Amino acid sequence: MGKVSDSTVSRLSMYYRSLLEFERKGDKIISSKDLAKTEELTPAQVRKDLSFFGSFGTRGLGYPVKELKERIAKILGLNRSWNVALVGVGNVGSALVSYKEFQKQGFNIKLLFDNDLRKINKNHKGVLVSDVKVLPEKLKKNKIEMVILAVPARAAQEIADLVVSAGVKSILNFAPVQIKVPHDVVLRSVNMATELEHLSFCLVNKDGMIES
Amino acid sequence: MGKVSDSTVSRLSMYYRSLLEFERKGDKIISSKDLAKTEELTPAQVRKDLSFFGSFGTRGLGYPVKELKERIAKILGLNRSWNVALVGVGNVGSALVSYKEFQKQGFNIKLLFDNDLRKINKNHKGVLVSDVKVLPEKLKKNKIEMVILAVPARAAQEIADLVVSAGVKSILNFAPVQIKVPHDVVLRSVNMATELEHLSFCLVNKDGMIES
DNA sequence: GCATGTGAATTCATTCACAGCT
DNA sequence: AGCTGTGAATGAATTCACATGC
Repeated sequence: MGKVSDSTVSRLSMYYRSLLEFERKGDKIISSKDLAKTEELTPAQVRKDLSFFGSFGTRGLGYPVKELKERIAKILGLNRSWNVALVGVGNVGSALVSYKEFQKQGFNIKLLFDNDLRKINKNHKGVLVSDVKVLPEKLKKNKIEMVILAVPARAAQEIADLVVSAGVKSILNFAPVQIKVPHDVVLRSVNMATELEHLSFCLVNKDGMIES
Repeated sequence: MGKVSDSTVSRLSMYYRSLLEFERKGDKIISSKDLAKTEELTPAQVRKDLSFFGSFGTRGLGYPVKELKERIAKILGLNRSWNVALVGVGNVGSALVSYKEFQKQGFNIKLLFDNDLRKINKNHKGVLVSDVKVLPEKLKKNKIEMVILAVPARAAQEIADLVVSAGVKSILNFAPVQIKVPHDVVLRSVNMATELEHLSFCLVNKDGMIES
């Protein structure tokens, strides 16, 4: 496969969700126009995105909902389950543990870590919280493939380094700081404060800003 | 001001955070190279981003940390406070209420809403939870400027419509669904499941994918 | 006729490279 | 000399438009 942009991958997730909805409604066949409409994109964008991965439709007809859904699931790696660990059982971490969408998509949070003695060795929503000191060995032993960081900004880089040292190749970071990882490790960051700042920017500068 | 891209705005938030850190360390003057390094960008990118808003530096020298920080704060609307309401006091909503970064940046969560009778009219971390039925009137009365949606996917569009009907012009959506708003309302979405899907995509397709 | 799949055209974002100021 | 600020050049993403096949 060639190079595929981040935005294309994000849109695949959107298509996947739309397809679940179309399937639930009982639609068998949809067009790139239908898919585009629910996500406010152009039909050409949808077709181009899909074309990077193959041709899934029938000219003159459209795309078979069930099959396209399965193809995208496979492309996104949703046709299997993933072993996930979460570090930082605070407010955000705790919310993520019970976030239904994760389980639904096969992201199983198998391990929890914290450095707070009051939390360590206790059960949190059915999962044992371990000391962050034993993080590398536990990640290896449990074949963890993804780690979610929900720790304070000041601790994020240090823990990311530990995670990388354990051989984990993908990290989802919720700490409001830019962390650095080697170039064979995939890192995505969610910065909630940044998103609110974006809103306030738009309110303060409401002119040329009509949302693109 | 001309058109400024979403990515430029997001990077301004990053610069702002870096500047706080430089200031904390006692640096008085920094160059575009310094700023670029902490965020893994090119110096030209930093200068170009800033140039959309004016010229804040001195040729041959660099940028004054304190002043640049203040200028960016003003551009992002962080030199004031904002009245925010949050709808959906579940796991995610609850985490957001106690998210320190928000208060720090002047985003004050003044009102909470839910539709669960067990939560309504009770205090949640110091804020009263109101019935979502009285949402429009309360948003107006309290001059709410931003609304955070942390409700289930199926309820998101309906509540967004209510929020819009109350005249609120900006929404931060945490529901894992694409919602639609009129074109004078700013909408940002955080989809945590999508981010994990992006990671699994990269793991499944690790070849042309070395993170850009 | 109708909707896909895809090169070509266009628009948008990033990087280059250098003139201008300290 | 050093670093900003910015047009010009490059590169990336989106949209167009049409040939292709049902």
